[in-house]
Amino acid sequence: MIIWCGEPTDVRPICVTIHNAARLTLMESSTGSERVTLAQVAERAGVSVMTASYTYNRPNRVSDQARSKVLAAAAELGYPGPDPSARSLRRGSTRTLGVVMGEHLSYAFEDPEATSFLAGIADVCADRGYGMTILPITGGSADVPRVTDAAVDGFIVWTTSDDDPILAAVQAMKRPAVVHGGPAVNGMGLVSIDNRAAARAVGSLAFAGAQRPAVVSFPLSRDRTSTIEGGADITAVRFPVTRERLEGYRQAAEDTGTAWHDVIVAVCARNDAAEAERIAATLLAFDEPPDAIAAMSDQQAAGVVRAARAAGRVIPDDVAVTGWDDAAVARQLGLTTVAQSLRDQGAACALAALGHEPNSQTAPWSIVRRDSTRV
Amino acid sequence: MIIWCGEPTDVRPICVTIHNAARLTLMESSTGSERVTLAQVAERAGVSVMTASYTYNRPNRVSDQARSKVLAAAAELGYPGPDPSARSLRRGSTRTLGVVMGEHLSYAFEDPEATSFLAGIADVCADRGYGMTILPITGGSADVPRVTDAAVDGFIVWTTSDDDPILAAVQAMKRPAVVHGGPAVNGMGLVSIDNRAAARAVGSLAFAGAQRPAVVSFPLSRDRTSTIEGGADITAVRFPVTRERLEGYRQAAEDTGTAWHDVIVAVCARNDAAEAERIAATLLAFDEPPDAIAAMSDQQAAGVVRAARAAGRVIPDDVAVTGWDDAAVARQLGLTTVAQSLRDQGAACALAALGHEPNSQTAPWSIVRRDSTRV
DNA sequence: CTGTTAGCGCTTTCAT
DNA sequence: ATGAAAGCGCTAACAG
Repeated sequence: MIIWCGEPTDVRPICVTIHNAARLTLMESSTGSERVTLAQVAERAGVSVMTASYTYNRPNRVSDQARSKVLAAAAELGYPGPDPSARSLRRGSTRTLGVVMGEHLSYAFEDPEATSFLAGIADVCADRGYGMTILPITGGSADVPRVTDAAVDGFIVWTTSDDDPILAAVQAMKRPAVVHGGPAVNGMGLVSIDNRAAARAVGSLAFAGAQRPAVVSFPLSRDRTSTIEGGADITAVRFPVTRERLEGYRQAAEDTGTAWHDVIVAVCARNDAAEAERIAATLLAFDEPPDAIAAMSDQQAAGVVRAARAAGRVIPDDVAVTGWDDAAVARQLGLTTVAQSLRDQGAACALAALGHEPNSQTAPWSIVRRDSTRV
Repeated sequence: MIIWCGEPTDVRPICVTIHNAARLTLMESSTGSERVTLAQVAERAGVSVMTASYTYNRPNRVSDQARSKVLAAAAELGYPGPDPSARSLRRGSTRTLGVVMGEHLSYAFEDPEATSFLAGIADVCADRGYGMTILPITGGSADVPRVTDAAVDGFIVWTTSDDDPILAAVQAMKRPAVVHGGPAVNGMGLVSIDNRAAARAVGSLAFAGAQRPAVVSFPLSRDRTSTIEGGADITAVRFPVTRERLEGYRQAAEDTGTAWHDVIVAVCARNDAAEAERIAATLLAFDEPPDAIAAMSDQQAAGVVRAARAAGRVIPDDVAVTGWDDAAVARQLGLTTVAQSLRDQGAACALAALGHEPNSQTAPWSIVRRDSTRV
């Protein structure tokens, strides 16, 4: 019964044996009886439909006797309780919030900051007895109908590009809606930190004493092209959060005496340590390699740190590195970074989406200064 | 504008400055007009309600002329499209799957394996045009109504205890339902690996050549008591996945000549590296410390590794360590572990919950043998 | 405390 | 290609 194969060599998987083939078992079909209605329960209990309804919705408005008759009838009939769809229609409310999580499907669940954000929404939903519906977005044309068909009382949209068609679809639903990060959309709330100010602040630490500052950036547009260039046309950037951060880095660079077009901007297609490591390795192999790299996430910064170590550089002396978010990895690596609570921002979005008046909120941020910068 | 404070000392945060107080801005109230209905659109377009309905549902059954009249009227009136709740009621389907994510609220979003599982569900939902509703569970009495009120076509339940009241609530909904991991519930599907066999297999590696094997375990019951004891009353364990794994470890211990009551079982309240590290440190400080520790997750195993290093032990010579899940951290640390695809299992659950006949499936697993075990 | 009436907004018949 | 009728299952509003 001992199962293994191959020989140990290094820390990578040496061999994986599929031990158990997937196996399918059909079970008995679910109780195929027709859907039981409240009217049937009422009839069986010998009361009116309203008495049955009150039994579920306002139990104290009903006599003990009537209530137990209704409950008994419901049990006999196997009544699953009032149908949620019918209830939603009648009440005009679904007690559910919709969350649109960005243009790539698995993004919501792969990015630790995105999951913190979701946890913040879940906190509020659990507290208020709401469900939360994740609207999986793929970037395809089926995304809009998915938003349109969602039976929710309000929407929360994870940061996206100015030109994302999902925004118009959400807006057209005429329900309370909040965007996290950006863009600002007429009639929707906006919950965000001041990305420009935060980028300027952390960039000032990253670029202090540096001759050749660089930025490792999120994508500039929805096509997610990966590029390396001196400067970047900031006004053409379609993701407002990225645009604001680049603007902040630009100011920080100019504050420390470097013109923006001399700042190397390395654009990654995804927020991913591995890609950041590759692109940072490329930068560090230049004849005149950067001596300061400001990344847009701690994940990216972790990749940069690995690339720097692999290239034999000392942090921060040879190259300063900064991250963003103050994730666990930032603490582990001693990264100077921007701290913000995505969880709190998720909660703020949920509260705003629950209210009838969409509201906007500027969230707090701070700089956490550690050992990865010269100052 | 440069924001920081304090002085760098080590890799932990030295100071966090709240730069920006949270600020609230109320925006203009959303277009307060009454909800526009399909009937109003039809009237304005000068057609019947059905023509308007067909325009949205079967566009080819409607003449171009009628369709454009309807669309024009809808635009003028600001009609958001057919109301999802009304549609669900009439159609008898919500095109949404409900996911019950365990008794602790943030669990779903903090555990990387849980998020993989969710990503697998999201894959299927996106593909089939379904939404997914997360039902946040707190462990309180409000959980059952939340399940009861969920407007979903089917349920997926993340592994829980035999006595979790949520199971009866889901069962009572009489919709297709699948449990991941366990327990097996009459009328619901079950998607799981053979935890007992996998535990026996990985336990055989962990305990090979060991004199004093130990297990770092998930909680045994919903009260999540943290304990350390020789052996454990396996039959009393309320979480079937944990029970099966303990049973497998018991077999592995007996296979290598150790009686179960001589196996130290350290029960953690949560699946958490920090708690595992603390409890492992306690174990390793014993007069006769364990020389093999099998954990129930890679997270826990990572904590064990840290504790072992802190205690100056060499892995695997002084103490062998195994994990579970083959997460990224297992590769980093060179952990022998059980590999399974939570993502695939999530997808399997979603497919089962979409079908009318609940089905069960035994998922594949394998052992990944690395350097943390003696064999 | 209980019941009657009305209708939430939509789409499935079935006719024309 | 279009329309009339019927009703999905429930609950707000109002009697009694």
